[in-house]
Amino acid sequence: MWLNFIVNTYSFMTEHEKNTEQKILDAAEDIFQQKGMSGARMQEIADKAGINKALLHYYYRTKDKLFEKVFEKAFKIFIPKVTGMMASDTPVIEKIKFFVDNYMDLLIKHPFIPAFVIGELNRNPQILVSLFEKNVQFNRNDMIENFDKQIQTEVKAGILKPVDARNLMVNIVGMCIFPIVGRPIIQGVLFGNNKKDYNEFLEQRKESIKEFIVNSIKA
Amino acid sequence: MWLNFIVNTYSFMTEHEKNTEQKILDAAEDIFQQKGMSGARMQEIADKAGINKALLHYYYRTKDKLFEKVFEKAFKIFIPKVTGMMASDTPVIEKIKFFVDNYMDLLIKHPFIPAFVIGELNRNPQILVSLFEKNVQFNRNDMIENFDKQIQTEVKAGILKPVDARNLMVNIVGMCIFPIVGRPIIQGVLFGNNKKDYNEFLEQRKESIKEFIVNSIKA
DNA sequence: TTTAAATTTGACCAATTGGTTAAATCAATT
DNA sequence: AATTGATTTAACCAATTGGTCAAATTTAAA
Repeated sequence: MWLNFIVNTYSFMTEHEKNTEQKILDAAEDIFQQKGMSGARMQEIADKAGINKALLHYYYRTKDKLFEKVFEKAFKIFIPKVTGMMASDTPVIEKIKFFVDNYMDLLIKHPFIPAFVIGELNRNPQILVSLFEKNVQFNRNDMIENFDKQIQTEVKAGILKPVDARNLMVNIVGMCIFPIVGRPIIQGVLFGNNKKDYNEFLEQRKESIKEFIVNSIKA
Repeated sequence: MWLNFIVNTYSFMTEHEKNTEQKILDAAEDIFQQKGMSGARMQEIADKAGINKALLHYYYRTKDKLFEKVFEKAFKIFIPKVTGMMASDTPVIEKIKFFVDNYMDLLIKHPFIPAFVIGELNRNPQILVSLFEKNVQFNRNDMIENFDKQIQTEVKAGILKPVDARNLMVNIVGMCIFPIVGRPIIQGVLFGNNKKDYNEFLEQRKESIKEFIVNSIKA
């Protein structure tokens, strides 16, 4: 339907329409995540979706508009939804354990997203601006400040060693993401390119990371 | 000189030749690292080098050949040279501290290399094969095994908690690399996009990472 | 100064790329 | 069955892209 340039997905769409649009989006996800914005070809996306190239432009006017949709979806997956969890009064260590398990599962399920998002953002950090504006949920300042406060409380309570919240967060996320984005290198250098071994490594890492963190910050 | 397709840099080159070739390589580095293989344009590289586009092809026949040179150089920087250090009998914790300091300095000096290398390797892991063959120094198996042995020795000696070498290595490198490749996001979310603050954060992280690791693995 | 080889350039080319258009087909309403 | 609007297609286009080539210029040796 010709209004897709403006609107998204509405209930009065026929099943048929939904399928075509979704087929395009699925194909575009695959191609963009694999080859990036500049490496992706509209023709290849059309082929993968099993449709005509003109139909691509019928639904998503330009490559940029299609890319925007794909990137935003990937970005939302990449930036974990932790607001609810952070707001609770669970102890810091429990929060971290919960996060590591869930984020690692997420990354293992979407292994191409981190390198894709990171790559595109490094090429064009400008993308972030519009995303920040669009997703109001990114008033993460409060969340971060609260997390920091909780940490300092537990530090004073003698539960944790003195820790800086932001360094801790970067440590945690870094340890989760690196084995995903660095997979070709790590798998090659440390695992003789054995895919199965590496998958086991990724699974086992959840426990390893949690233990590593707890050992480090527990008082 | 027309033999550059085959050879590299020789002493009988005139200063002039060296400069042209180097100017091209410098420009190619900039553009490729910023825009990736598929996003880079030969014309843009030529412009940045201040030369004719045909001259680019005179020196480096094809885009692929030029890219290969640039990527190999970046990869060598990205993969830290640790063989010498690892061979010594310095205690594990000292080795780690030394590594973190040096690798962080390296990454801060070449901030675009990690995302570039990671991105290209995810798009085309095949590149690694030729690199592995070329650089014999990548008989890292021994090095890794030795490092593992040293760790287990120190574990038995009661110096370290029980640690798995490969998990430890991925943890360390991940904590170093993530604040570099994830800079746009982290700087945006955690530092209100304040560049100066983030630079300070990166500097301070060296100590933070080392402390975090030592706290975790020291018995 | 001549000469020969190396370097640099402008003009050009074929292939690819994102995007358009008009016509054809399909689906639903009357 | 006719009409209307939405969907799909084949053919096409202008711009861009990596790459070539013959001629011009520079450099170094004889």
